[in-house]
Amino acid sequence: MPEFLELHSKTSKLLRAAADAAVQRHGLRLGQDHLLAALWAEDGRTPGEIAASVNVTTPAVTKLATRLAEAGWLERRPDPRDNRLVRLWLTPAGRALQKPIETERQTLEDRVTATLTKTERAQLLKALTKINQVLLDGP
Amino acid sequence: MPEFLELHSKTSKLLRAAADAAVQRHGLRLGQDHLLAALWAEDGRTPGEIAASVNVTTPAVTKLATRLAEAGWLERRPDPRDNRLVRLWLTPAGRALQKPIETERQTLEDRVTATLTKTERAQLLKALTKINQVLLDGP
DNA sequence: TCGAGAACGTTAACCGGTAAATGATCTGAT
DNA sequence: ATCAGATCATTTACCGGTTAACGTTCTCGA
Repeated sequence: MPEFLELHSKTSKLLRAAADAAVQRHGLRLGQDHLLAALWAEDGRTPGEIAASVNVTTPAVTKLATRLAEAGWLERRPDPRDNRLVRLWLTPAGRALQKPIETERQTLEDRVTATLTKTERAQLLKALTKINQVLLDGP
Repeated sequence: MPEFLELHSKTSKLLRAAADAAVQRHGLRLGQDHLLAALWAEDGRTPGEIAASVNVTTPAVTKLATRLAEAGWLERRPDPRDNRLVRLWLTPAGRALQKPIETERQTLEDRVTATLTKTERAQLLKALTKINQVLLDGP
């Protein structure tokens, strides 16, 4: 397997495991924090809007929403004007998770980039941005 | 979300989608190619051995193996000495996939790193390696 | 020799993700 | 005013991954 792809996927896996562990300390599972983050940024959006903002399909959001609702972190409420729409609202408990989770993620970010110099870190971000761009531009 | 984690996970997603598309052109699904790659490197190993070499759990391998066997790319054969063991062997069809899939992956690697200079590419690999190491060393 | 414990692969239940099918509601042209 | 088509969220069925439970087979000490 090519060098970069191999290394990147290995890193992904480790990063995913680390993020999962961090988030589980607060009763969340990986992926759920992304949905919550979208709601911390802006409450009361529809599953479709949130899916688009998180780059995930709508069914993924509705399933996560169901679990987060069961856990008491958000609630579904119908849109008053358009009955097709559902709007997701944080509960106080869901809102209270913001700081701990953000701290957790920042700690992880700091830990994994700790052995990089400022320059290395900047170069890494630049390179990943370039790669991202190539992929977004399509084949 | 912190800068690097955000960027890395976005890249992962795009890379995953691109790799999936590439591999699907040959009738495979993402993940199956890793198992096959392990077999191209060395045939006749057990699910447990392969799982360890690919950094995946054993059940993941047995499920993949079932699907790949149904598709005719590998077969399960019992170990002649130890009846607890199963050994996975490539069929000619499975072996024939090696070159096309490897070409596909190399093409993707070349494409995504095309906009990087040699130096940038080397720095990227170095940085990712460092991050990998931090994660392997554990919390 | 034989039986308890270790070492296997598999199965089951779950999770996050996807695509495709479903069903309800809105919209706009006629 | 109506109805065909668009637009939603949800359900279903699948996939790769995980952990935990299960059943079979070896191994090795008493």
